[in-house]
Amino acid sequence: MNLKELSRILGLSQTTVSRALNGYPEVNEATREKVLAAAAKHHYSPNTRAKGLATGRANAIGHVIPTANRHEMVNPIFGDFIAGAGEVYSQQDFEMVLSIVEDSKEEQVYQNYKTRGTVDGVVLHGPKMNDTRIAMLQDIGLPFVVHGRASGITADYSWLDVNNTSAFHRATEFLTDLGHRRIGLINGLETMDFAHRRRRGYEAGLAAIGIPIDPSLMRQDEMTESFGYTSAGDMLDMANPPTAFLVSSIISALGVRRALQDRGLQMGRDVSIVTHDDTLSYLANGADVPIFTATRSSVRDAGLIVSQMLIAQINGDTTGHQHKLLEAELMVGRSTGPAPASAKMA
Amino acid sequence: MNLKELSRILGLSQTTVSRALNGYPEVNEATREKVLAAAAKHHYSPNTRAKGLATGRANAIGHVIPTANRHEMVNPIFGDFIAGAGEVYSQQDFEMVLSIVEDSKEEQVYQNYKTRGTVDGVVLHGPKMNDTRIAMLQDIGLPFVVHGRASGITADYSWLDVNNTSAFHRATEFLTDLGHRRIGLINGLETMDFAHRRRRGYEAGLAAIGIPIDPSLMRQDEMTESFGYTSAGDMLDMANPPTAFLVSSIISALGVRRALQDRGLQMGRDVSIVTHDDTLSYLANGADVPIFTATRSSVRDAGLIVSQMLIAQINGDTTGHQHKLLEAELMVGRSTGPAPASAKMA
DNA sequence: GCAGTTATCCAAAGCGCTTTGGTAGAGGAG
DNA sequence: CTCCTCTACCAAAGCGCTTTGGATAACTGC
Repeated sequence: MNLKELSRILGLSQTTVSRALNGYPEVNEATREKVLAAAAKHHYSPNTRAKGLATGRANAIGHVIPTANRHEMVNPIFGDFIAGAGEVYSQQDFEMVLSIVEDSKEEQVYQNYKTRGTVDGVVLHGPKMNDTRIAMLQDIGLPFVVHGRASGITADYSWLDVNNTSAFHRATEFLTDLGHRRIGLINGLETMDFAHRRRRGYEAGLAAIGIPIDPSLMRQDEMTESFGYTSAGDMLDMANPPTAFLVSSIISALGVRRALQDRGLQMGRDVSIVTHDDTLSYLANGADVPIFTATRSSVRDAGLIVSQMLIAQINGDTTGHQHKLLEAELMVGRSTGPAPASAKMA
Repeated sequence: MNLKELSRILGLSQTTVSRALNGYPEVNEATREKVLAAAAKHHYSPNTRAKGLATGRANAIGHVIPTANRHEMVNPIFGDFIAGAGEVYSQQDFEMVLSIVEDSKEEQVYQNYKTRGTVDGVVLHGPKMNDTRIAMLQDIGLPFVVHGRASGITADYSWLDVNNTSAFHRATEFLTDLGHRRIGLINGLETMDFAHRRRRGYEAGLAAIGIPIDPSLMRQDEMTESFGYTSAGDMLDMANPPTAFLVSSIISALGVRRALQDRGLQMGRDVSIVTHDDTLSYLANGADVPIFTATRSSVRDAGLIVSQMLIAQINGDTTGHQHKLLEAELMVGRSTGPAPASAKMA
């Protein structure tokens, strides 16, 4: 069933039928109803490609997921992000197109998006420091919103970010208030902007009470469970081990917990853990009382908001660039407690 | 830059340029090279929608992700699945379109895919027993491949599945060989086909050595960490607790481990755990020696194969339906050991 | 009763591509 | 030299939609 057939059945021109379906005023209400009824009856829905060709719009939004080049990993927060975005898209009748692509080919994908008209805009994921993709997208002329920010980029652009610096500053402060003086940082790759900011927050928190920064207490890598396990293990086996860990992902925090367990250490008593919690649906941080003390921010909500920002931009409902900074909540759970006396004396 | 401009620049007709680019034989090799060079130089890439309109193909494949109606969860295995599929798509120049949608609207999405011509085919995720979507897709006439199978459906269709029954049968046998007699099953929702099959495997394993089935040792739900935690905890607090658990997901297994830890029980000594491991990239089951003894099967590989099957089907490279059954490997890790003597006597 | 609105509708062009149905010219066969 | 066959190209139709630029008829006010 296409427009032609439908209009023949109705005995109307394609023009009128098209206008009736798209809510234009120059069509009689009675005929509009007839048209809508017929469309529903025959399961008519306009061909996306033809509509796109005629209007010059794709009604689609692209997400380019760079596979971490070393291993083919898809960031687990991504699932929840697109769950949020997907809800908005289905309401607004946008399609979500996903390109999983190795870093080196990312530019090509954006270029193709533009010249082939595949999408009307893109969400930029995982911004790095001085991220070159931002200038590239501006160059190409493809509307975009960044999930995160890119330190070092002076140009203005739309973004939504969590206040990572203040969150980790606050978390560090929380631990030092409990008497912890040696705090391990288990961070994401610090080429990633969010990880860089978290480290700055951590360092600022230490500096605030005059604790020198000890590079041997800082690790960064892809935030897997096993990264949390091995890096926490390494630090715990040092001569002067940390009494607390600040972890960038609940997944790595699970690994840290395992490292404690292996050594017969009790979480929250012998060693404290504070983690960032993206509120992943399958890894809820406990029910009422959080398992981990955490800086919490919903990545699902981020997906929701980012997609709305982007659609507004595409529709021209907005002027200039939009910025949104979300604050992470500090949730006190059962993974933190006062620094052990033995450690304090040391 | 479009075909018209490009052909004007080259002083050729659109026909010839189009043919040159698409590798048709009726064009001189010398001119073909000129065309290719010019296309590269001007970053020409054909408009997807126009091409689609002309050819009647979308060069796109749809993935409908039903959000578990109760909570807005996106199955965490999904990320790795699409990582595999995405690799194939980018090689074959297909687009991946994703629709996140609540169960009740799923039919509408497929119908729209068809009438709007959004995609050439779909991957069906998370098949349930007697899944009605299969008949629906056949009805609509949209090519599809199922990731999993649907018990109770007699019609033939293409699928790729893991041999869940034999995997869990084997895992159960492994535990009974170790002397375990009370084995808790922490399963996914048994409306899901895979969970149903796993239970059958578990039951067959018990039946094989004459152990009666005890419904109080079986739980099913969305496979979150906290589900593993609470259901394992419940069973451990019973008068006659299990000495081993068979778990359907490594995420829930993490919860089970936490439940053991809370009770001062040591995994692999006091209580054994066998889990299914989808080899999620961010939750690797240990490095060399697996943390959990597991039935292992890569969901990333599944994504790779399913997408290839579907593309072959769309391209007409295949006749009839394709089926592929993968066997899960049993990896022995550190989470299993002989049933404790005390339990044996009980 | 007549020019000027207004409310409804329509024919046809155009979006950028592929493909059908050609044509012109070079080369080969007789 | 003529006829035929290829080779290499092209003009134009068509994919299914939106939108421009009317057209027609009913209605208005004087």
